[in-house]
Amino acid sequence: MQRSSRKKSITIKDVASVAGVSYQTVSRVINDSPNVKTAVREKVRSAIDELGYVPNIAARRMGGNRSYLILAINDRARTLDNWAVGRGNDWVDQMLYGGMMESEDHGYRLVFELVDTEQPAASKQLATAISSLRPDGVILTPPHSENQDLADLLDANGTPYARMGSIGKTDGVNVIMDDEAAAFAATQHLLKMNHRKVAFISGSPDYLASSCRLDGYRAAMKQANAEIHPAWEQPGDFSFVSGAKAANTLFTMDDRPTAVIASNDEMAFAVLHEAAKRDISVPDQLSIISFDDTPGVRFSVPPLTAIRQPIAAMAKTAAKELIQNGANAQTGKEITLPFQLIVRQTTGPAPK
Amino acid sequence: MQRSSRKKSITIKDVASVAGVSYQTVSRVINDSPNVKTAVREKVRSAIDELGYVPNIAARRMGGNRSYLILAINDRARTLDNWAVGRGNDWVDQMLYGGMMESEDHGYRLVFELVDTEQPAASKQLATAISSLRPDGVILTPPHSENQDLADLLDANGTPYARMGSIGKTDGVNVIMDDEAAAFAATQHLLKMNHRKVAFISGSPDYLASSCRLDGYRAAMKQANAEIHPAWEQPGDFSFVSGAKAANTLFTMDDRPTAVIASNDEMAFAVLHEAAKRDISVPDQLSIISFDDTPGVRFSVPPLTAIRQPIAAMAKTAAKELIQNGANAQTGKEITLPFQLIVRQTTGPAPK
DNA sequence: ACATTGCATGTGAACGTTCACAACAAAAAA
DNA sequence: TTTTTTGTTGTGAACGTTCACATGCAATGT
Repeated sequence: MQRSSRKKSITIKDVASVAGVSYQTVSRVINDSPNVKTAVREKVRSAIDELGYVPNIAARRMGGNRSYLILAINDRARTLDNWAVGRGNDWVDQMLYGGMMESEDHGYRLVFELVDTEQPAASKQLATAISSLRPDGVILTPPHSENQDLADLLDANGTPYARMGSIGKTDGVNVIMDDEAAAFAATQHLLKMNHRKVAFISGSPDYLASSCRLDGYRAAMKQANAEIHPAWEQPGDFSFVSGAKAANTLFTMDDRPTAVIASNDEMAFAVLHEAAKRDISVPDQLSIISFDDTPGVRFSVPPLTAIRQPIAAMAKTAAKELIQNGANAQTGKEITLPFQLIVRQTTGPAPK
Repeated sequence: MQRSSRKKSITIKDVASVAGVSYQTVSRVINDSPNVKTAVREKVRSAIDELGYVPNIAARRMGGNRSYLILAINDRARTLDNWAVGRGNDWVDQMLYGGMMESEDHGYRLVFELVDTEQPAASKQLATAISSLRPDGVILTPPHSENQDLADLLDANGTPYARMGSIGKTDGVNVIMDDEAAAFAATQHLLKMNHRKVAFISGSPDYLASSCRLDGYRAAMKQANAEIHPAWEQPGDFSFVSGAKAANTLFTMDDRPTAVIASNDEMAFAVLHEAAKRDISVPDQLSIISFDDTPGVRFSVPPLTAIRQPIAAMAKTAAKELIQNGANAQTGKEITLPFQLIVRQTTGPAPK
């Protein structure tokens, strides 16, 4: 007798009886097991189509040791903050895009979870999520990707993980962008247009990417034999105010730079803002390049030339690694994805 | 003997033996069943804390008839398109925000799925998703919310559903914004600033909201005894070009309107653009109000005054209804949420 | 005092799948 | 041919939970 409160669903056994084989054979077909005769496989396949059978993900998790779930962790406070003010959340969007597409291709599902950044809350929340979900892999995004406690927790639990944007790690899979090369390319782009006085506004020293970008800038300047005036390297912390302060310092110098590279969009906006205040025309008298290329940059006046992080591709790669290699390849593998320099209207030839 | 390939996890039986009760009693505590003595409940609770036990969602789904999952369906093509070009996806962001927050509060999880808009692909994809996931409820967003086949499918399956932004439905739960009242308020805002010549650019007639907005505009004009010049009601289809065309028509009239309401941001941008081309200063000579308030509007020059759809609140409400009322209350219930008129810098007093 | 109700707890089965292993057939090797 | 290996199919158990029902015991009503 059917339990009244349950909805009945099409099961593997229904398929088996229609196809005239055992349920285990159906399971083999679903899982692309090699040891099934072609004729039998076809018979099962058509029974599946006929019934519209779809395997139940919860039961698969229960029976086997895979959940067909990839868990992606994002910074709770920052994400909610962005959402709450009606700002979009570029990182989340791009991550979902890449992660979902790749997961889907492999019959997996991406589950998206917000986790606080403070310890021990972060560890506790992650532990709860993996106990509840038992995902086959976890994607850690900044700043969680820099939290070794979380990685250790996942190690102890035996759950594979991939980090996005963290360099120099010796555990897990790490998908990164070459920040140094990107900064090098941005600087070179300016040098090629005869800029010699190129300034650089750094990001927060808490992020490894900040120093990489600075290194790339220095390397490009050195290669071109361009002298770096000490004051051209301005500190910043990714905030608008820090960008404005840096721009202010740069613009009041006797020998004003003709180009500025800002380590993120927010600070580039500030530079643009300060330039407008002083009637410094962009790009005629000043070129600006920013990092990140968040959606807002296309709306600035003029639209910003920017280095675009391949966030979607990074998420896609992270998901792919977790799905394909799973518990293996936990070697601290580092995969570098190419950046893009998107030339818009804040860069032009150096003024004479 | 433990199966070697399986990770062992803390189960309800572990908790039961620590607490010295049966596993069913633990289950009762987890599910807040009333018939448990307070002393026993406390004992179980502390055992749960001690072990760090978290119920496994897959097993809960298997044992019971709830999956603790809410499925949110979005338009695949549009979402991917937005993501692919690096535009954000305001609707998705806001929906995730509201939906996730509410789900989380109830121990549920929001799963986000992209579905094509064409039939029969849409039905097939939805059927696959619900077979695989067996969610306790489905949130349908535009344009899926207007696809009755999907609602019928869910009805047949016995899965509760909530629509966002669809009016006049007699089935499911429907969470909406009062588009007519919003247009009324927008119009009134202009009338109060002595505008009499207020034009209105409609949205695509495929969307019910379009006609509601037009009705609201007309009602406000009528109430203020403001005459509507026939050409002030311009047709549009939510696209930039349709907005530009409408603006062009309006601006070449002998008796040019002093204010324009555009049925979405995209068309409002077009109006702004056309006005700039003709050196019509905003808001001195022309006021503009748009609908939707997507993140880009704050970057327009000047920033647009806009009607903001409460998407996050709508998603939150939809999730809440599904979680709390579930299979009941499938009456075609309609819940209206308040809109917001966000006054920025494209509206001002009518020119003398 | 006895039957009746309601509350608190426990036991066995079920959910839909995969795993482990058994069984058998067919092909290859001896 | 006989033995061994390899490939194909089937059976029983397990996963971690909730459901249905049974049981015991206290409180209530007569």
